[in-house]
Amino acid sequence: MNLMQTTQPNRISDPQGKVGQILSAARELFLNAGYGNTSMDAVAKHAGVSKSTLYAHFENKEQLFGAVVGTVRQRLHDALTSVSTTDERDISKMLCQIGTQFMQHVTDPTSLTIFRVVIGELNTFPELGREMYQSGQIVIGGLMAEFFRQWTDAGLLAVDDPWLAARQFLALVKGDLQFRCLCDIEQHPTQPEIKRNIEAAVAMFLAYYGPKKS
Amino acid sequence: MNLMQTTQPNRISDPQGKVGQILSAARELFLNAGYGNTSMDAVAKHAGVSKSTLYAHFENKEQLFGAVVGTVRQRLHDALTSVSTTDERDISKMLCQIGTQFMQHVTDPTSLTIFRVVIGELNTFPELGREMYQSGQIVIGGLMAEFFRQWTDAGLLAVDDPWLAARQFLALVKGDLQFRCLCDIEQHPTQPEIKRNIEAAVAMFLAYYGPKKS
DNA sequence: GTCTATAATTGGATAGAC
DNA sequence: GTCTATCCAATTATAGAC
Repeated sequence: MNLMQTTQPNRISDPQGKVGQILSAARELFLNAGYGNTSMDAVAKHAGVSKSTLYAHFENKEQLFGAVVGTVRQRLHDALTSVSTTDERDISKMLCQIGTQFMQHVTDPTSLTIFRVVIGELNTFPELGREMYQSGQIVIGGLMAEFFRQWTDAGLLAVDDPWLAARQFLALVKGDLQFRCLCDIEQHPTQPEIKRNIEAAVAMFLAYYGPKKS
Repeated sequence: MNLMQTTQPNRISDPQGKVGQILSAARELFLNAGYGNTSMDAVAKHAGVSKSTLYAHFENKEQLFGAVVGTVRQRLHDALTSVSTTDERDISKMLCQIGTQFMQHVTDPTSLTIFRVVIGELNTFPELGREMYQSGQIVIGGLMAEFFRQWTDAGLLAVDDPWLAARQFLALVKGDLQFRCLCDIEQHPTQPEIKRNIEAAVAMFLAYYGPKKS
Protein backbone atom coordinates (compact mmCIF):
# COMPACT_ATOMS: atom_id res chain seq x y z
CA MET A 1 0.00 0.00 0.00
CA ASN A 2 2.98 2.29 -0.31
CA LEU A 3 2.03 4.61 -3.11
CA MET A 4 4.84 7.08 -3.51
CA GLN A 5 8.48 6.45 -4.22
CA THR A 6 9.83 3.02 -3.41
CA THR A 7 13.36 3.07 -4.74
CA GLN A 8 12.99 5.32 -7.74
CA PRO A 9 14.84 8.67 -7.59
CA ASN A 10 11.63 10.50 -8.31
CA ARG A 11 11.19 13.74 -6.39
CA ILE A 12 8.89 13.07 -3.48
CA SER A 13 5.32 14.26 -3.93
CA ASP A 14 5.78 15.97 -7.23
CA PRO A 15 2.32 17.51 -7.31
CA GLN A 16 1.93 18.04 -11.01
CA GLY A 17 4.11 15.19 -12.25
CA LYS A 18 2.62 12.19 -13.98
CA VAL A 19 2.01 10.42 -10.68
CA GLY A 20 0.11 13.42 -9.36
CA GLN A 21 -1.97 13.63 -12.50
CA ILE A 22 -2.79 9.94 -12.31
CA LEU A 23 -3.74 10.06 -8.65
CA SER A 24 -5.88 13.11 -9.22
CA ALA A 25 -7.68 11.61 -12.19
CA ALA A 26 -8.12 8.28 -10.43
CA ARG A 27 -9.56 9.97 -7.39
CA GLU A 28 -12.12 11.83 -9.41
CA LEU A 29 -13.19 8.77 -11.37
CA PHE A 30 -13.19 6.27 -8.50
CA LEU A 31 -15.17 8.61 -6.27
CA ASN A 32 -17.72 9.42 -8.92
CA ALA A 33 -18.30 6.06 -10.51
CA GLY A 34 -17.04 3.54 -7.94
CA TYR A 35 -14.32 0.95 -8.29
CA GLY A 36 -16.04 -1.52 -10.58
CA ASN A 37 -17.34 1.09 -12.97
CA THR A 38 -14.01 2.82 -13.47
CA SER A 39 -11.68 1.43 -16.11
CA MET A 40 -7.94 1.84 -16.28
CA ASP A 41 -8.45 3.13 -19.80
CA ALA A 42 -10.56 5.95 -18.47
CA VAL A 43 -8.02 6.79 -15.79
CA ALA A 44 -5.21 6.98 -18.33
CA LYS A 45 -7.23 9.12 -20.70
CA HIS A 46 -8.43 11.41 -17.94
CA ALA A 47 -4.90 11.83 -16.62
CA GLY A 48 -3.55 12.56 -20.08
CA VAL A 49 -1.10 9.68 -20.03
CA SER A 50 -0.95 6.31 -21.69
CA LYS A 51 -1.84 3.07 -20.03
CA SER A 52 1.79 2.00 -20.08
CA THR A 53 2.72 5.02 -17.99
CA LEU A 54 -0.08 4.17 -15.63
CA TYR A 55 1.15 0.62 -15.17
CA ALA A 56 4.73 1.86 -14.82
CA HIS A 57 3.76 3.66 -11.61
CA PHE A 58 1.07 1.42 -10.19
CA GLU A 59 1.13 -2.35 -10.16
CA ASN A 60 -2.54 -2.83 -10.95
CA LYS A 61 -6.00 -1.45 -10.42
CA GLU A 62 -6.24 -2.62 -6.82
CA GLN A 63 -3.04 -0.89 -5.80
CA LEU A 64 -4.08 2.32 -7.52
CA PHE A 65 -7.36 2.26 -5.64
CA GLY A 66 -5.55 1.72 -2.35
CA ALA A 67 -3.28 4.69 -3.08
CA VAL A 68 -6.24 6.94 -3.83
CA VAL A 69 -8.08 5.90 -0.68
CA GLY A 70 -4.89 6.46 1.30
CA THR A 71 -4.61 10.10 0.26
CA VAL A 72 -8.24 10.85 1.05
CA ARG A 73 -8.07 8.98 4.35
CA GLN A 74 -5.05 11.00 5.36
CA ARG A 75 -6.94 14.21 4.68
CA LEU A 76 -9.82 13.10 6.88
CA HIS A 77 -7.42 12.07 9.62
CA ASP A 78 -5.66 15.45 9.56
CA ALA A 79 -8.96 17.33 9.50
CA LEU A 80 -10.34 15.52 12.53
CA THR A 81 -7.19 15.76 14.65
CA SER A 82 -7.27 19.51 14.14
CA VAL A 83 -10.68 19.79 15.80
CA SER A 84 -10.27 22.07 18.80
CA THR A 85 -11.97 24.66 20.93
CA THR A 86 -11.17 28.08 22.32
CA ASP A 87 -10.55 27.98 26.03
CA GLU A 88 -13.77 29.23 27.53
CA ARG A 89 -15.49 28.88 30.84
CA ASP A 90 -18.78 28.11 29.13
CA ILE A 91 -18.74 24.35 28.63
CA SER A 92 -21.90 24.53 26.54
CA LYS A 93 -20.28 26.84 24.00
CA MET A 94 -17.18 24.66 23.78
CA LEU A 95 -19.23 21.57 23.06
CA CYS A 96 -21.16 23.40 20.35
CA GLN A 97 -17.91 24.55 18.74
CA ILE A 98 -16.52 21.05 18.62
CA GLY A 99 -19.78 19.57 17.41
CA THR A 100 -19.94 22.07 14.58
CA GLN A 101 -16.42 21.32 13.38
CA PHE A 102 -17.09 17.60 13.63
CA MET A 103 -20.26 17.81 11.57
CA GLN A 104 -18.50 19.91 8.98
CA HIS A 105 -16.09 17.07 8.28
CA VAL A 106 -18.66 14.32 8.64
CA THR A 107 -21.00 15.84 6.07
CA ASP A 108 -18.20 16.90 3.72
CA PRO A 109 -19.10 15.59 0.26
CA THR A 110 -15.65 14.14 -0.38
CA SER A 111 -15.64 12.28 2.92
CA LEU A 112 -19.09 10.89 2.20
CA THR A 113 -18.16 9.81 -1.29
CA ILE A 114 -15.03 7.98 -0.22
CA PHE A 115 -16.93 6.24 2.56
CA ARG A 116 -19.56 5.14 0.04
CA VAL A 117 -17.02 3.69 -2.32
CA VAL A 118 -14.98 1.98 0.39
CA ILE A 119 -18.06 0.56 2.09
CA GLY A 120 -19.34 -0.76 -1.21
CA GLU A 121 -16.08 -2.49 -1.96
CA LEU A 122 -15.60 -3.85 1.55
CA ASN A 123 -15.56 -7.47 0.51
CA THR A 124 -12.74 -6.81 -1.93
CA PHE A 125 -10.76 -4.47 0.36
CA PRO A 126 -11.61 -5.22 3.99
CA GLU A 127 -8.60 -3.42 5.45
CA LEU A 128 -9.44 -0.14 3.72
CA GLY A 129 -12.77 0.07 5.53
CA ARG A 130 -11.12 -0.56 8.87
CA GLU A 131 -8.54 2.15 8.18
CA MET A 132 -11.20 4.66 7.16
CA TYR A 133 -13.21 3.96 10.30
CA GLN A 134 -10.16 4.36 12.49
CA SER A 135 -9.19 7.62 10.81
CA GLY A 136 -12.71 8.84 11.46
CA GLN A 137 -14.53 7.62 14.53
CA ILE A 138 -11.58 6.39 16.56
CA VAL A 139 -9.52 9.53 16.04
CA ILE A 140 -12.27 11.95 16.95
CA GLY A 141 -13.51 9.67 19.73
CA GLY A 142 -10.09 9.60 21.38
CA LEU A 143 -9.82 13.35 21.10
CA MET A 144 -13.20 13.89 22.73
CA ALA A 145 -12.48 11.37 25.47
CA GLU A 146 -9.32 13.29 26.35
CA PHE A 147 -11.24 16.58 26.43
CA PHE A 148 -13.86 15.08 28.73
CA ARG A 149 -11.18 13.69 31.05
CA GLN A 150 -9.52 17.08 31.35
CA TRP A 151 -12.77 18.93 31.87
CA THR A 152 -13.84 16.47 34.51
CA ASP A 153 -10.56 17.04 36.34
CA ALA A 154 -11.22 20.77 36.07
CA GLY A 155 -14.68 20.36 37.57
CA LEU A 156 -16.51 21.39 34.41
CA LEU A 157 -18.02 17.97 33.82
CA ALA A 158 -18.78 14.81 35.78
CA VAL A 159 -17.79 12.07 33.34
CA ASP A 160 -16.81 8.68 34.71
CA ASP A 161 -16.20 6.81 31.44
CA PRO A 162 -14.69 9.26 28.93
CA TRP A 163 -14.84 6.86 25.98
CA LEU A 164 -18.49 6.06 26.52
CA ALA A 165 -19.33 9.73 26.97
CA ALA A 166 -17.42 10.58 23.80
CA ARG A 167 -19.33 8.02 21.77
CA GLN A 168 -22.61 9.22 23.20
CA PHE A 169 -21.84 12.85 22.47
CA LEU A 170 -20.77 12.17 18.90
CA ALA A 171 -23.77 9.92 18.31
CA LEU A 172 -26.13 12.62 19.52
CA VAL A 173 -24.47 15.30 17.43
CA LYS A 174 -24.63 13.18 14.30
CA GLY A 175 -28.13 11.89 14.90
CA ASP A 176 -29.02 10.06 11.73
CA LEU A 177 -27.59 12.79 9.51
CA GLN A 178 -24.45 10.93 8.48
CA PHE A 179 -26.34 7.77 7.75
CA ARG A 180 -28.95 9.72 5.81
CA CYS A 181 -26.23 11.39 3.74
CA LEU A 182 -24.64 8.02 3.13
CA CYS A 183 -27.90 6.55 1.81
CA ASP A 184 -29.43 9.52 0.06
CA ILE A 185 -27.15 11.41 -2.24
CA GLU A 186 -29.52 14.33 -2.67
CA GLN A 187 -30.69 14.92 0.88
CA HIS A 188 -27.85 17.08 2.11
CA PRO A 189 -28.58 18.38 5.63
CA THR A 190 -29.21 22.09 5.91
CA GLN A 191 -27.21 24.28 8.29
CA PRO A 192 -30.21 24.97 10.57
CA GLU A 193 -30.87 21.25 10.75
CA ILE A 194 -27.30 20.56 11.83
CA LYS A 195 -27.31 23.42 14.31
CA ARG A 196 -30.54 22.27 15.90
CA ASN A 197 -29.14 18.76 16.27
CA ILE A 198 -26.00 20.05 17.95
CA GLU A 199 -27.85 22.27 20.40
CA ALA A 200 -30.25 19.51 21.36
CA ALA A 201 -27.30 17.16 21.79
CA VAL A 202 -25.40 19.56 24.06
CA ALA A 203 -28.48 20.19 26.19
CA MET A 204 -29.12 16.49 26.68
CA PHE A 205 -25.46 15.73 27.27
CA LEU A 206 -25.07 18.39 29.95
CA ALA A 207 -28.28 17.35 31.67
CA TYR A 208 -26.60 14.02 32.37
CA TYR A 209 -22.89 14.80 32.53
CA GLY A 210 -23.09 18.39 33.73
CA PRO A 211 -21.27 19.21 36.99
CA LYS A 212 -24.30 20.06 39.11
CA LYS A 213 -25.52 16.50 39.61
CA SER A 214 -23.64 13.42 40.89
CA MET B 1 -39.17 -2.24 -10.56
CA ASN B 2 -42.07 -4.67 -10.54
CA LEU B 3 -40.45 -8.02 -10.17
CA MET B 4 -43.18 -10.58 -9.93
CA GLN B 5 -45.85 -11.40 -12.43
CA THR B 6 -46.84 -8.68 -14.88
CA THR B 7 -49.29 -10.40 -17.16
CA GLN B 8 -47.98 -13.92 -17.15
CA PRO B 9 -50.27 -16.56 -15.62
CA ASN B 10 -47.48 -17.72 -13.35
CA ARG B 11 -48.55 -18.61 -9.82
CA ILE B 12 -47.70 -15.71 -7.56
CA SER B 13 -44.60 -16.16 -5.44
CA ASP B 14 -43.74 -19.67 -6.47
CA PRO B 15 -41.00 -20.12 -3.92
CA GLN B 16 -39.02 -22.91 -5.54
CA GLY B 17 -39.79 -22.16 -9.16
CA LYS B 18 -37.15 -20.85 -11.52
CA VAL B 19 -37.87 -17.28 -10.50
CA GLY B 20 -37.35 -18.14 -6.86
CA GLN B 21 -34.10 -19.93 -7.63
CA ILE B 22 -32.86 -16.98 -9.63
CA LEU B 23 -33.76 -14.43 -6.98
CA SER B 24 -32.17 -16.56 -4.30
CA ALA B 25 -28.97 -17.04 -6.24
CA ALA B 26 -28.84 -13.39 -7.26
CA ARG B 27 -29.31 -12.29 -3.68
CA GLU B 28 -26.44 -14.41 -2.45
CA LEU B 29 -24.08 -13.27 -5.18
CA PHE B 30 -25.01 -9.58 -5.19
CA LEU B 31 -24.75 -9.37 -1.41
CA ASN B 32 -21.44 -11.17 -1.25
CA ALA B 33 -19.60 -9.68 -4.18
CA GLY B 34 -21.44 -6.44 -4.96
CA TYR B 35 -23.18 -5.39 -8.13
CA GLY B 36 -20.20 -4.76 -10.36
CA ASN B 37 -18.40 -7.94 -9.39
CA THR B 38 -21.37 -10.22 -10.04
CA SER B 39 -21.91 -11.45 -13.59
CA MET B 40 -25.13 -12.66 -15.11
CA ASP B 41 -23.24 -15.79 -16.09
CA ALA B 42 -22.53 -16.47 -12.44
CA VAL B 43 -26.14 -15.84 -11.44
CA ALA B 44 -27.41 -18.28 -14.08
CA LYS B 45 -24.90 -20.96 -13.12
CA HIS B 46 -25.56 -20.50 -9.40
CA ALA B 47 -29.31 -20.72 -9.94
CA GLY B 48 -28.98 -23.80 -12.09
CA VAL B 49 -30.67 -22.23 -15.10
CA SER B 50 -29.49 -20.95 -18.42
CA LYS B 51 -28.94 -17.32 -19.22
CA SER B 52 -31.89 -17.38 -21.59
CA THR B 53 -34.17 -18.34 -18.74
CA LEU B 54 -32.68 -15.58 -16.68
CA TYR B 55 -33.37 -13.01 -19.35
CA ALA B 56 -36.84 -14.41 -19.91
CA HIS B 57 -37.80 -13.36 -16.38
CA PHE B 58 -35.74 -10.24 -15.86
CA GLU B 59 -35.15 -7.53 -18.41
CA ASN B 60 -31.53 -6.91 -17.55
CA LYS B 61 -29.01 -6.83 -14.74
CA GLU B 62 -30.26 -3.56 -13.30
CA GLN B 63 -33.81 -4.78 -12.97
CA LEU B 64 -32.66 -8.02 -11.36
CA PHE B 65 -30.68 -6.03 -8.83
CA GLY B 66 -33.68 -3.85 -8.09
CA ALA B 67 -35.83 -6.91 -7.52
CA VAL B 68 -33.31 -8.40 -5.11
CA VAL B 69 -32.98 -5.19 -3.14
CA GLY B 70 -36.76 -4.92 -3.05
CA THR B 71 -37.20 -8.28 -1.34
CA VAL B 72 -34.55 -7.56 1.27
CA ARG B 73 -35.86 -4.04 1.85
CA GLN B 74 -39.34 -5.44 2.43
CA ARG B 75 -37.98 -7.81 5.04
CA LEU B 76 -36.28 -4.98 6.89
CA HIS B 77 -39.44 -2.89 6.72
CA ASP B 78 -41.56 -5.69 8.15
CA ALA B 79 -39.04 -6.45 10.87
CA LEU B 80 -38.91 -2.85 12.06
CA THR B 81 -42.64 -2.22 12.02
CA SER B 82 -43.06 -5.25 14.27
CA VAL B 83 -40.91 -3.67 16.99
CA SER B 84 -43.06 -3.40 20.09
CA THR B 85 -43.05 -3.54 23.85
CA THR B 86 -45.04 -5.21 26.57
CA ASP B 87 -47.25 -2.76 28.41
CA GLU B 88 -45.38 -2.05 31.59
CA ARG B 89 -45.33 0.74 34.10
CA ASP B 90 -41.53 0.77 34.07
CA ILE B 91 -40.62 3.14 31.26
CA SER B 92 -36.97 2.23 31.58
CA LYS B 93 -37.65 -1.44 30.88
CA MET B 94 -39.83 -0.63 27.89
CA LEU B 95 -37.13 1.52 26.35
CA CYS B 96 -34.56 -1.23 26.85
CA GLN B 97 -36.87 -3.74 25.18
CA ILE B 98 -37.34 -1.57 22.14
CA GLY B 99 -33.68 -0.69 21.94
CA THR B 100 -32.73 -4.35 22.00
CA GLN B 101 -35.10 -5.27 19.19
CA PHE B 102 -33.93 -2.30 17.16
CA MET B 103 -30.27 -3.21 17.53
CA GLN B 104 -31.00 -6.79 16.59
CA HIS B 105 -32.24 -5.68 13.18
CA VAL B 106 -29.65 -2.95 12.74
CA THR B 107 -26.74 -5.31 13.31
CA ASP B 108 -28.26 -8.17 11.36
CA PRO B 109 -25.66 -9.36 8.84
CA THR B 110 -28.10 -9.40 5.94
CA SER B 111 -29.27 -5.85 6.66
CA LEU B 112 -25.68 -4.67 6.87
CA THR B 113 -24.69 -6.38 3.66
CA ILE B 114 -27.55 -4.97 1.66
CA PHE B 115 -26.84 -1.50 2.98
CA ARG B 116 -23.21 -1.86 1.95
CA VAL B 117 -24.07 -2.90 -1.56
CA VAL B 118 -26.74 -0.26 -2.04
CA ILE B 119 -24.56 2.50 -0.61
CA GLY B 120 -21.69 1.48 -2.86
CA GLU B 121 -23.89 1.60 -5.93
CA LEU B 122 -25.64 4.82 -4.97
CA ASN B 123 -24.53 6.71 -8.05
CA THR B 124 -26.04 4.06 -10.29
CA PHE B 125 -29.23 3.53 -8.26
CA PRO B 126 -30.00 6.66 -6.23
CA GLU B 127 -33.59 5.74 -5.53
CA LEU B 128 -32.69 2.39 -3.96
CA GLY B 129 -30.64 4.10 -1.28
CA ARG B 130 -33.48 6.44 -0.48
CA GLU B 131 -35.92 3.53 -0.23
CA MET B 132 -33.62 1.55 2.04
CA TYR B 133 -33.16 4.54 4.33
CA GLN B 134 -36.88 5.12 4.50
CA SER B 135 -37.58 1.47 5.25
CA GLY B 136 -35.06 1.71 8.06
CA GLN B 137 -34.65 4.99 9.86
CA ILE B 138 -37.91 6.65 8.89
CA VAL B 139 -40.06 3.64 9.73
CA ILE B 140 -38.55 3.04 13.15
CA GLY B 141 -38.30 6.78 13.83
CA GLY B 142 -42.00 7.27 13.19
CA LEU B 143 -42.84 4.33 15.40
CA MET B 144 -40.76 5.68 18.26
CA ALA B 145 -42.15 9.19 17.87
CA GLU B 146 -45.65 7.79 18.22
CA PHE B 147 -44.66 5.84 21.34
CA PHE B 148 -43.16 8.96 22.89
CA ARG B 149 -46.26 10.99 22.12
CA GLN B 150 -48.49 8.42 23.78
CA TRP B 151 -46.25 8.06 26.81
CA THR B 152 -46.06 11.80 27.21
CA ASP B 153 -49.85 11.97 27.18
CA ALA B 154 -49.86 9.23 29.81
CA GLY B 155 -47.45 11.19 31.99
CA LEU B 156 -44.63 8.68 31.67
CA LEU B 157 -42.39 11.04 29.71
CA ALA B 158 -42.02 14.76 29.12
CA VAL B 159 -41.26 14.93 25.41
CA ASP B 160 -42.07 18.12 23.52
CA ASP B 161 -40.76 17.17 20.06
CA PRO B 162 -41.40 13.43 19.50
CA TRP B 163 -39.47 13.23 16.24
CA LEU B 164 -36.39 14.87 17.68
CA ALA B 165 -36.57 12.68 20.77
CA ALA B 166 -36.95 9.60 18.60
CA ARG B 167 -33.86 10.45 16.57
CA GLN B 168 -31.90 11.16 19.72
CA PHE B 169 -32.93 7.92 21.36
CA LEU B 170 -32.10 5.82 18.32
CA ALA B 171 -28.80 7.63 17.83
CA LEU B 172 -27.81 6.94 21.44
CA VAL B 173 -28.82 3.30 21.22
CA LYS B 174 -26.84 2.76 18.05
CA GLY B 175 -23.84 4.77 19.12
CA ASP B 176 -21.24 4.15 16.46
CA LEU B 177 -21.99 0.44 16.30
CA GLN B 178 -23.91 0.47 13.03
CA PHE B 179 -21.33 2.64 11.35
CA ARG B 180 -18.55 0.44 12.69
CA CYS B 181 -20.28 -2.66 11.35
CA LEU B 182 -20.72 -0.95 8.02
CA CYS B 183 -17.02 -0.13 7.74
CA ASP B 184 -15.46 -3.16 9.40
CA ILE B 185 -16.76 -6.48 8.27
CA GLU B 186 -15.06 -8.44 11.04
CA GLN B 187 -15.78 -6.27 14.06
CA HIS B 188 -19.22 -7.53 14.94
CA PRO B 189 -20.44 -5.99 18.19
CA THR B 190 -20.74 -8.35 21.14
CA GLN B 191 -23.97 -8.73 23.08
CA PRO B 192 -22.53 -7.12 26.26
CA GLU B 193 -21.34 -4.20 24.17
CA ILE B 194 -24.79 -3.68 22.73
CA LYS B 195 -26.48 -4.09 26.09
CA ARG B 196 -24.17 -1.58 27.73
CA ASN B 197 -24.89 0.93 24.98
CA ILE B 198 -28.62 0.51 25.41
CA GLU B 199 -28.56 0.90 29.17
CA ALA B 200 -26.39 3.99 28.98
CA ALA B 201 -28.70 5.40 26.32
CA VAL B 202 -31.83 4.82 28.40
CA ALA B 203 -30.27 6.38 31.48
CA MET B 204 -29.23 9.48 29.59
CA PHE B 205 -32.54 9.74 27.76
CA LEU B 206 -34.58 9.52 30.93
CA ALA B 207 -32.39 12.03 32.72
CA TYR B 208 -33.53 14.56 30.14
CA TYR B 209 -36.99 13.41 29.08
CA GLY B 210 -38.04 11.66 32.29
CA PRO B 211 -41.27 12.91 33.92
CA LYS B 212 -39.73 14.25 37.11
CA LYS B 213 -38.19 17.37 35.60
CA SER B 214 -39.77 20.04 33.41
C1' DG C 1 9.69 6.52 -19.20
C1' DT C 2 6.50 6.86 -22.62
C1' DC C 3 3.86 5.69 -26.48
C1' DT C 4 0.87 2.67 -30.01
C1' DA C 5 -0.99 -1.56 -30.78
C1' DT C 6 -2.71 -5.73 -29.25
C1' DA C 7 -3.28 -9.97 -26.61
C1' DA C 8 -6.42 -12.59 -23.68
C1' DT C 9 -10.34 -12.71 -21.14
C1' DT C 10 -14.77 -11.67 -19.60
C1' DG C 11 -18.93 -9.05 -19.63
C1' DG C 12 -24.08 -8.40 -20.95
C1' DA C 13 -27.30 -9.77 -24.10
C1' DT C 14 -29.45 -12.56 -28.15
C1' DA C 15 -30.73 -16.24 -32.00
C1' DG C 16 -32.73 -20.27 -33.02
C1' DA C 17 -33.80 -25.14 -31.95
C1' DC C 18 -36.91 -27.83 -29.06
C1' DG D 1 -40.14 -21.57 -21.22
C1' DT D 2 -35.81 -23.47 -21.62
C1' DC D 3 -31.52 -24.73 -23.52
C1' DT D 4 -26.84 -24.40 -26.33
C1' DA D 5 -24.03 -21.68 -28.79
C1' DT D 6 -22.56 -17.31 -30.01
C1' DC D 7 -22.06 -12.18 -30.95
C1' DC D 8 -20.01 -7.96 -29.80
C1' DA D 9 -18.26 -4.57 -26.84
C1' DA D 10 -15.31 -3.53 -23.07
C1' DT D 11 -11.84 -4.73 -19.79
C1' DT D 12 -7.18 -5.60 -17.65
C1' DA D 13 -2.72 -6.06 -18.72
C1' DT D 14 1.46 -6.54 -21.79
C1' DA D 15 4.92 -6.35 -25.98
C1' DG D 16 7.90 -3.82 -28.50
C1' DA D 17 9.39 0.53 -30.74
C1' DC D 18 11.42 5.06 -29.56
